[in-house]
Amino acid sequence: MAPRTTDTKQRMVDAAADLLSQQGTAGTTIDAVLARSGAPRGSVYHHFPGGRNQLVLDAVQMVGDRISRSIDAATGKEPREALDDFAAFWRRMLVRTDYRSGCPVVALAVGGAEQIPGADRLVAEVFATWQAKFTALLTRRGVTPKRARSLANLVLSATQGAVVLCRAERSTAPLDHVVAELSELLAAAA
Amino acid sequence: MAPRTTDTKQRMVDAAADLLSQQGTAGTTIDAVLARSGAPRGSVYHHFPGGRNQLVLDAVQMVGDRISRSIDAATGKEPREALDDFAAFWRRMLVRTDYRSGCPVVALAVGGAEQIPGADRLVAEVFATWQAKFTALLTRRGVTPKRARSLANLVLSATQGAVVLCRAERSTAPLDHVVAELSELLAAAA
DNA sequence: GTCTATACGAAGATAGAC
DNA sequence: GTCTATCTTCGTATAGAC
Repeated sequence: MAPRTTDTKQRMVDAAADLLSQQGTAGTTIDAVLARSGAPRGSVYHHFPGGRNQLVLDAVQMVGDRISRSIDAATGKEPREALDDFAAFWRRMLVRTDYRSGCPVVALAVGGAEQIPGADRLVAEVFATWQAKFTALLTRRGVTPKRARSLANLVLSATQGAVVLCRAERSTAPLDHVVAELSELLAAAA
Repeated sequence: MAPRTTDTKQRMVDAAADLLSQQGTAGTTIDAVLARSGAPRGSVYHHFPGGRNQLVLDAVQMVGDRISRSIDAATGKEPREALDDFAAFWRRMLVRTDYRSGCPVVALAVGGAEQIPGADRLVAEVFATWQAKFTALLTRRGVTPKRARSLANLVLSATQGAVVLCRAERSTAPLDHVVAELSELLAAAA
């Protein structure tokens, strides 16, 4: 029988990811994670010997993996379907939180990464993985590697930038329009 | 004769902008601003009655205005020249700081805006102004308003997202490639 | 306009009981 | 595995002298 510990730990990581998305690294305090997850204070250094830093890194890693699996699920399909899924993930998050959330990886990258050992490496790794998976989808459809990399870079840049704009504008319009533009580009390239 | 105050105040705003770009909102502490600007501690609440919050908002406003003037300077020229200038501004910042800086408006948007009254409004205003100016450049070249807005939105989203990726990757490649892709799109549209 | 000193609160981390 | 108490550090803000 699965120990309750696993649930508690997972709830804490989930809470950290939410906080990171919503309030950035600085807002992802231990107290806030406890309040949101309902986990007991005594669990912090039990499940996360690395303390708050580990909590933050684990949360980013989890979201990174989740998105990676989502892109993998589009293997064999049209690249634009992967783009749609990717955008849909962020659109749902934006709407669900009334435009108060964004990408936790971006949040860590632009705020506080230098304070957390290993954060730069993790952020770079997650972005590189996402981009590599998009690139692979494109080369599978006959796009040259060079062009595929450039397009994947554009897809990642534009969607992530759009999520920031959506938040500011309190609307999904920036993301919707970006996806429309990118879809045409992807269709033309493949 | 201009009082020395003006210099001190400007240096403090500059320092705040640098800190925001580099360490995000949380890292933009009063102590850090003082250390970086060399301003005397007694000046803080003299020049900024609103304290740290005002310092942060003033810094974002200043960068917003600077970029706005840069886009205005391209009036009458090709839209891609405005894009080049825009990208060059961020590229210089990235290289000058060894990829430790990014857009301070993005930094405020994704980290800590909810803690600072008026921050959301200012962020939305700055982004909207930038996008409106790009849109105007495009309509001036005969692009339909609807298409111009979509392209301006893509330009803004992609460049801002690319700056984040540049930082993570410690390279200007993401921004360079995005600019190349966008340049073609702008040329084709105009 | 600028200085020092200080009040106040928030947050990370640890110790030691249960 | 979980709890409480506490240490320490840091950051904002204010008071009052110069």
